[in-house]
Amino acid sequence: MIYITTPIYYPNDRPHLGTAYTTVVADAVARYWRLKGEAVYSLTGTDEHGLKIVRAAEERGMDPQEWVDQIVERFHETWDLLDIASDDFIRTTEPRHTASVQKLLAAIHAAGDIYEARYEGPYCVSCEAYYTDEELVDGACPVHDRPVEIHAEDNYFFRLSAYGDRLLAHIEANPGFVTPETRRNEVVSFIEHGLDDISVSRAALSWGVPLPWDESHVAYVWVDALINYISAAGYLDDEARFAAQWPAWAHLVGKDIIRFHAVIWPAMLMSAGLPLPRQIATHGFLLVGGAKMSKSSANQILPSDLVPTFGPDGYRYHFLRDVSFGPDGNFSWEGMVARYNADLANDYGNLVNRVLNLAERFRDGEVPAVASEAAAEEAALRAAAAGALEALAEFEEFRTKQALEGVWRLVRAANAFMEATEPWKLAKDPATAGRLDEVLNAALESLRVAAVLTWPAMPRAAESLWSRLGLAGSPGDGPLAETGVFGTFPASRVAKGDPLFPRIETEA
RNA sequence: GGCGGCGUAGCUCAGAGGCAGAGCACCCGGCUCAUAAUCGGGUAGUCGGUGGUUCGAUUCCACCCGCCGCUACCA
Repeated sequence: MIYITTPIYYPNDRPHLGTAYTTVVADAVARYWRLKGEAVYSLTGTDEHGLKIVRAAEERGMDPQEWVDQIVERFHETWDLLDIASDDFIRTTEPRHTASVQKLLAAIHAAGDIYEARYEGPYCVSCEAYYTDEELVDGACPVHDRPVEIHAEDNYFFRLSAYGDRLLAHIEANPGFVTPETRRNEVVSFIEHGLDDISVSRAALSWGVPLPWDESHVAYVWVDALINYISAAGYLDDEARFAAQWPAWAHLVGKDIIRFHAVIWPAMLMSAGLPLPRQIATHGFLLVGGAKMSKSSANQILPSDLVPTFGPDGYRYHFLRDVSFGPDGNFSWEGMVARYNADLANDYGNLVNRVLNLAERFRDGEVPAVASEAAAEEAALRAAAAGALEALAEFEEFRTKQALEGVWRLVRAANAFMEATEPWKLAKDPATAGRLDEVLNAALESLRVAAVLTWPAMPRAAESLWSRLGLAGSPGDGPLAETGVFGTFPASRVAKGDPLFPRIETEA
């Protein structure tokens, strides 16, 4: 089974472009696998414990559960807006998760990897949080600019230090475990510098999962959060499903949370005797005007700012086509408009429009299922379709840009096919009626294949095109190895409809 | 400081030891079914700098310049 996850997001804010990026990529890749006919389980969710949640709830005079119940709706709304079709949405406050956390921590405890010790360090009373010496500004809290106190509390620690060699061995034996390579280098370097044990509990906090062996402590939020990946896979009480679903095919994460996923999480799994995820796939940040987008700065953009103009498909296409998964990417309104108009309005949408228009005008929407095996023009189209189908496999490596570039080879070839065969001229001469049927059939067939191949990236537009083509079912039904192959367009009744991607006019 | 990465056409980027690539933008031409669309052709780069290895380097190595990431508990 292809089990693919996004991080679970911390619901202290609405999802912005960065969180949406991870989720869109995960959804497109999951759809790709479904299209291929694979069993897929895609997961996203929210991370609802921790001090910040308690704080945010207090500010609003709510209890934490009430607050997260409310804000989690923002996430559902956003994912609905972007046509994210996750199989599951996990919340860390759900019983299926909290019990799973206790089960895993009990296993680690039983393995002898937990011990109690005193944690001591600079502590800001206002923040209710510890800092490291490096974080302090002139010995004061960086947030409140107030003197810190040396505080100590008894915590439970996890023997992370015992797993350095095994982690390095695993990374060496599985070069694709952390991608891209530059991130793997960082992880290796970090481990080689030596791992310290980490505290996995908090005694002062009650908003969390109680430790099974000492209910006066709750699990540290990060430890709590990571376990979601197995909670959703049936770790707690569904052995058959867990065996089929775990280990995950890929955890998609932003570069800021690699360490948790590539070091701490695997070590926890090793301790509990569970297999490790196949891959930690790391992406960069989206930069706006060259600067990182953050919650605090004014450059934050939300999906809901863009979808009214570009639609869910224009949104998804832009980020999948223009952002490389590994490195940081840039976002600009101008770039997004340019990409939309060039690829979606001009190349793809206009192709759909011109072909369906010809079919309606000259054949009343009913083109016979006749194809030419001999014509050179069709041979070129067929070759382009085969290349596009092949390129779609780039989704398996998260190379969404390359996958879509490949699909556009078919779109361009179909436009060129129209120029080469000139069906509007064939229609003027009754003697070429047979050739017109063949040409229109091939043109429609190229649209059918394009609908299939664009479905992972743009499901809504693909399904709309599918119904205009008079086809039953969905372009996502697959299997790709059959539906993605260029053949003869079946007899059906096609209807032109409104432009699929209306051009966005920029104001001068 | 240590480790790692990046710097390629006006823009966004791909590439790889052997005559520099794509898309966009721009210019010229064709077509008119189509969303001022599309098709064909073209202009355009001392591949950050300097040295070195090599028959040959943009690609490998060294150093330099510029930018960036990591160097532990922010979920």
